[in-house]
Amino acid sequence: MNIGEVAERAGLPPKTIRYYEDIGLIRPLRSDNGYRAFQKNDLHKLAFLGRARALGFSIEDCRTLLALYDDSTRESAQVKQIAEEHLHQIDEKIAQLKSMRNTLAHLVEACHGDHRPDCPILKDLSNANVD
Amino acid sequence: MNIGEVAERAGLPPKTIRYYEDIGLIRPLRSDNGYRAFQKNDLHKLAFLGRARALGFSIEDCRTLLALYDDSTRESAQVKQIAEEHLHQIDEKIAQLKSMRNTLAHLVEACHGDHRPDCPILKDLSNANVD
DNA sequence: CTTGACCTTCCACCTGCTGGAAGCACCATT
DNA sequence: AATGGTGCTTCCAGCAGGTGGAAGGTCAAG
Repeated sequence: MNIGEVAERAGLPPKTIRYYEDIGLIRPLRSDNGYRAFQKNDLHKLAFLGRARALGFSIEDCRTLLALYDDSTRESAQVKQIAEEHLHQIDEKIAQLKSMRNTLAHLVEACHGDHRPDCPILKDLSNANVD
Repeated sequence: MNIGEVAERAGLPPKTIRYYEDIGLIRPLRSDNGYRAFQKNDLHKLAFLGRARALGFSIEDCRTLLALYDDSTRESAQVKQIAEEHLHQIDEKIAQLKSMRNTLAHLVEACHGDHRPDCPILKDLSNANVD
């Protein structure tokens, strides 16, 4: 398989696939013409990467997960730990965004949003304790 | 005021302040010795930027907000629109993270996390429709 | 035999900073 | 006046995780 077909099937842009090779996540063979010659295994790994990235795992997490995926003697505890840590990070991120959202929603509500210059949003933003 | 004091009072690292000058968000005067000479107004703008960034506004949004902040003839509707769009983006981000969280939480729950290699997390990640 | 789609590499750019090196400026001691 | 320590300056590089584009080789169809 050439990169175009693999990209199509894995649902990743060719550029991203080349990048993943660059950083050593995959190591596709090469044909005589210099084209990357992807095997089924590469395709599976790329799809795996696509799913893991869609779940927000970092590239380094993906690297580890892929190594575990390849290792038939792995312990599921290792995988679970990575996933749990990531879950925790997602929770933190959600909490942070919710807090932003709250503040911002109040400000938006308080702003009439008309032709007048008076604006509680700007007022709040400039009201930092700085003097 | 020198950059150190301003950094302290605005709650931003000196590096960040130099960067903000670099990209044209602020234009502090210079003393004869070449040091940046911050006025009260610069300090207020930096604090404003700090608050806006903490609410997740992009640098480009901040640029626009700062221009509106400076413009006494602004219409609050302009500010409100930016804030509403940003709010919307936050909501989307939260929804996306919640969806990730859901999927991941199910997977983590399903994984025994012991010394055996059998792992529903890896299984799910590799189960993309690819053939 | 040419056209167009596909592939290759390489380099730059994106966001929003952050770290570090090399070199002045300033202030307080000695 | 010299010295030492801190603070300031600029510039260059790098982080994540790609994306865009240029310059050029390859392949299959007409």
